Order: sequence, then C-alpha cells, then structure tokens
Amino acid sequence: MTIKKREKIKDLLAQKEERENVIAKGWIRTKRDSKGGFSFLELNDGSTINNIQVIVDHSLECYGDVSEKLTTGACLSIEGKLTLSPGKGQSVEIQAKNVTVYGIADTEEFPLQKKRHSFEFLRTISHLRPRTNTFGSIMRVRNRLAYGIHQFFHERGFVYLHTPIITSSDCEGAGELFQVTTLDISNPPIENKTIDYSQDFFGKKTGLTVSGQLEGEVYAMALGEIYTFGPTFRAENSNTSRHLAEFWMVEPEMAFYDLEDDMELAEEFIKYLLKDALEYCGDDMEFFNLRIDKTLIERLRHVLDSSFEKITYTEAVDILLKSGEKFQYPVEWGENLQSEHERYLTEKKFKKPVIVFDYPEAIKPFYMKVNDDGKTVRAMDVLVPQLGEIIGGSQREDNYQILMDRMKEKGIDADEYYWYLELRKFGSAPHSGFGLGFERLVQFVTGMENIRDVIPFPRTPKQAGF
RNA sequence: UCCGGAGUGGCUCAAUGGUAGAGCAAUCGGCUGUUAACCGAUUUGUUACAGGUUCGAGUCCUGUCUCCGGAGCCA
Repeated sequence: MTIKKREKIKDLLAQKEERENVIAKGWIRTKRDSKGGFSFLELNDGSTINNIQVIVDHSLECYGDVSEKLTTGACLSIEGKLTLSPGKGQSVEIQAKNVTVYGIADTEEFPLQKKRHSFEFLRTISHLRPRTNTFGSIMRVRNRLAYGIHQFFHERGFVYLHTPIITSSDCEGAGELFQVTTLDISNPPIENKTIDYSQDFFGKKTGLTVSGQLEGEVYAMALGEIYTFGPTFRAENSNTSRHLAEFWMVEPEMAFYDLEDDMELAEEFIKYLLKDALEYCGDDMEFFNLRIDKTLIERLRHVLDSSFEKITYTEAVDILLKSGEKFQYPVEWGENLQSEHERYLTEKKFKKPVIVFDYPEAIKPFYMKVNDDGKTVRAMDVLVPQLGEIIGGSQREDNYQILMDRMKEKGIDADEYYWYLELRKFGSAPHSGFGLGFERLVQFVTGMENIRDVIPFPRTPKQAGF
C-alpha cells in the first residue's frame, strides 16, 4: 500500500505536467458554482499567496455529502488529478475525485467574505486575519526576514546571544518598564511606607527588558561579535502606527568596531534583507506592490542601488536651516530632530536612506562615546523614507572614568551598573552596536502603514486580546 | 499623554432636529469552464455607553469607553 502524502499548493502550482493521485489540503477562499454540473473552488494552504483551482464535479460520489459544506472558509482535503487548465488565470488545476471536509465554516457566521476588508476590522479578528491574502503574505515575508537576519549574522561569524527577558536594569531611563512581580498587588508588603521588594520573587524590583544591549556588550567583550533577536517591551503610552508595547528587536554588538564600521554594517544589513525578501518572496512582494503600495518594489530597488547618505547631526541641522522649508517645529542645534525634519531629509533632500551621526551629547543616553569636541557623541540613526528611524546605534563609551562621570551627570546609579562599568575596568576595548526594530523593517519591506498589521498579535495600550 | 476625526445591519458607508437607507456579504432563484463571475428577489438595526436639552435626538449638549490619523517618546 502506498502512503499518499499531501503536497503543498506552492509545489503543485509549479508542476508542468499532468499527474494522477495528488492530494491538496487547505481552506476555501472562494467558490464559483456552475450549473453545468460542477463547482470551482479556490483553495489556499498558506504555502503561497496563490490558490489552486479545484474542479468538483457534481456527479462525484461524495458530492451529495459535501455540497452544502463547500463554503468560503471551510477546510478540505482534495484527492484528484492535477491537470493542465483550459481556463485563463492558472496553468494547472485539480480535477477532484474525492473531497473530504475537515471543518465547515457557516456562511452566516464566518466573518471573512470574498471582498476587501479594512485592516481596522481585521484587527478585531486577529485569529482569522491570517487567512487573508494580505496577512498570509505579511507573515511569509516576516518569516523570511527573520531567517535572513540569522543568515546575515551567521555568514559573518556573529554569535546569536540570548539576553534575559526579565531584568533589574533599565537601559534607557525610568518609567517605561513593565513590572514583573509575584507580590500580591492588592496587599503588598510595606516597609517605611514603600513596597518592600526584598520579599518579591527576585528580592528586588524587576521588569521586562527594554533592550538587551547592555548584556550584549558583556558578551561582545568576550566573543567579539554577537547579536540578539528577541522580544522587547516598552510600557510607553505610545499610540502611533510605528510603536508597539511588545516588539522584536535585533541588536548586534561588536568589539573593535568604531562608529564608521557600525554604520557600514547597518547599511549592508538593510540591503541584505531587502534583497533577500525581493528574491525569495516574489509573489508576496508583487501582491504588496499591486494592492498596498504601487511604488514599493521600485522604492526598495532604489534603496538597494544607492549608497546611504551619511551626514553629521550638525550638517543635518545646517541643511534643514537652509532648506527654506516651513517646519512646524523650529530647527535648532541641540534639539532632537522632529519627524518632519527626518522626513525632509529622506524624502525630499536625498530621496534615500540617510544616516545621521554625531548627535549632541545632551540628548543621547549615557553609554554613547563622547567625541573629542566634548559636545557630541558617537551616535547614529538610520532614517528611511516614509517610516523614519529604523535603526539607532552608537559606539559605546569605553573609558571607565568618562562613563562614570556621564552616569553621574545623568543621575544614574553607578552601583547598579557596576558590572557594566567593569567591562571598562578590565580589558576595555572600542566597541559598537545598533538596534533594529524588526516590525519597522517588516513595515518598510511590505509597505504596510500600521505596525499593528505586521506582527501576529499586536500589543498596544488597551489592547492585549488574543 | 496632547491635537484632530470617527463609532449606524455581518462588512463599507448614507441619512437639514421630524417614518433609519444604499452597496457588498448572506439566503433563494436564473445563467455560465468560472476567475473579486454575472442577473433578479429576500432577510438583517438597543444608531458605542450613561445622562441631558426638546413635542420629537443617529443628528444638539455633558461625561465615559473604544478605534483611526497626526505629534511626543522611541525601535
């Protein structure tokens, strides 16, 4: 007895010749009935955006049992013959010999219709939206990008490092951590009118990580080049199309890299991933280009073909001041660049990604290396058209005394970070790194406007359903 | 968090303070190797929630909630 195996629709569609006894399994996207005595089913199994057309003859033995159940959303197993299609729109199709219904989808209740839905509505049915063309494509591209990230770093000898999810250190500043506790929050232990965290699970106040960078530095200072790729949490009340409370971040950290090396790696990295997506997700990318953003592929190719513009913060301020543009927020050296300023640089001035570096010391975190001028730090942001900041990175301060002084200046408790400081005390070395918001990358590559639509289950303020 | 907009059949949206409607979907029928099929008919409502003004509120006012867009924070 031969064991008949299900073939993926992606593989079946690539066939050039007719073949008996194929098995396909998947969900019905649409059905068109012909009173000529057969139905056309569009079957999708997620292996590709493309459906395979299945012809179900109403004279089939099984038809009486299944006819009522062949509706949009139902899940089926089809056995039949793969044939060349006489109709337009597909080269092959399956002439069904037997149809098994795994699961019905009552048309009165099933919310996905064979028409366009708003992304807003689809967010309310996060458990069913992966069965749409758009979300299938997004998650396939997301998956390919994740794979590409590992591939990129492994080709370069980076070590994939797992940094902790629960931490007691706060890398960027207070007020943005999700607290982790096993204390009874309705009746916490009190000592001197404050909560006594010595009785908490870890014996101190802990939270979910906002970045694996500091821990990443620890291992870069031993293994040379490492990267992290994992979930990150920010309890900021951000309500924008570019922020999530839980998102995935990629953070490479490299010993012996200065800021120039860092920028070079960032550019190479972005280009590698764009090329990868275009090469391996052709059908999905074409779909985005057709339905989401007609200039997408052209724009990505342009990014691939051009070198990123590298300008200092001071140069950027100069350009903005001389631009003649009327900005809502004034441009002034020492202030953060506003979204509108970044957009001018990437979309109007250079029309490609721009790396701005050497930012004023006062507006950047304590761990960034201070330049000789004493006023700027070795920080860099990669800005891309439409989206803005996709990467933020820096060369790290490697001088023990300077780092100590900066922590003091910024009001950071050096005792808490003694281990971080000791990296500079024992065998310090120049090193650099950056962070890439994975969902922002997926947005950039797919053209999707809202970050809530490029992660399977988005977490945002007031939203943790599913 | 701030500014602006929105919340009405399953979905997308209409409705000058005066009888809540259309398209799509669904259902039924017709037609067809069909392709977001097509044609005809039918069904579907606590107008987000709580108050208030008014003879009368989907519409005006107050509060609350949620969503969307923009800003800040950032990745």
